[in-house]
Amino acid sequence: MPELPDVEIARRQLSRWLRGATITQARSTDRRILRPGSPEAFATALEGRTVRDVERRGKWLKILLADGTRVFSHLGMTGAWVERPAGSREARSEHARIDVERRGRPTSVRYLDPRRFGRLVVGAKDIPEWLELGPDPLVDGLRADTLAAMLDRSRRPVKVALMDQTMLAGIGNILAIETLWRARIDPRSPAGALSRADVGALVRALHTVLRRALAPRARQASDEWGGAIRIYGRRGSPCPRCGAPLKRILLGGRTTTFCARCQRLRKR
DNA sequence: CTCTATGTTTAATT
DNA sequence: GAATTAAACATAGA
Repeated sequence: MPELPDVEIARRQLSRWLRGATITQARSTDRRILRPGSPEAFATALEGRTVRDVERRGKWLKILLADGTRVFSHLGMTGAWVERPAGSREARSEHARIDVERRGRPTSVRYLDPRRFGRLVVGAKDIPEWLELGPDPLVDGLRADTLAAMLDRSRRPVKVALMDQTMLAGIGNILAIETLWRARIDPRSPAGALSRADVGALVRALHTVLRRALAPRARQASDEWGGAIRIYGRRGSPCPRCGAPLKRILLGGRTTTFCARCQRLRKR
């Protein structure tokens, strides 16, 4: 589920459910999810408070309460926020519950996460993980010269650099794979070897993937990201652009799909 | 049974 | 210091 587009959708939903609502009861007991934190601190920090806003940077969500308290949520690999009728029974993989009342109507917002790689952090100020994020392509915007300045100083493979959250926030494995495919750049190319035109193509490709992944029509389909995913997970299938069989390699410990024919390797 | 997975952190190694 | 690699976390699905 969760890369930038998924987390952005989660933010919009949380905002709809929580903005302006008052928290009547909050529960979370899992010490893996609450990292750092405690069930007691979670409940006391939230209960009775009003939700002012829900923000996102990269793959992190920030629920801002009226008194300045922040609830940070990272979805890990399998985390998801859902709305349930007030009083619904607890699901098996449910690890947090925020019961609220909004315009007199009660509802319940639940955090589900079977693998429990996700996190919830409550605090009075922003956490380092949030502060250390690089620019978010949607929140902060992204220009080719900004990205070029960051990539220029690195010799790592461009895909690894793109996925570095302190360099650019929100790019996960799928986004990196799809963006590089659209920009026709071999993911192994050293980041610093890209030309200015390459970086321009990368920025345009990234925005294209993001726009398509967030298109309302794409979101209505059961298929996540709509038609934005063209080559991820399709090793062996013909490249949708040139027909050559898609290759799979390991880069930075992550499986990487790419087309060895039309994604050219940059060298310096 | 085996293999793989949209993420991050840590340790060990080059 | 920079960069790479492997492993760990925990569970579900193919």
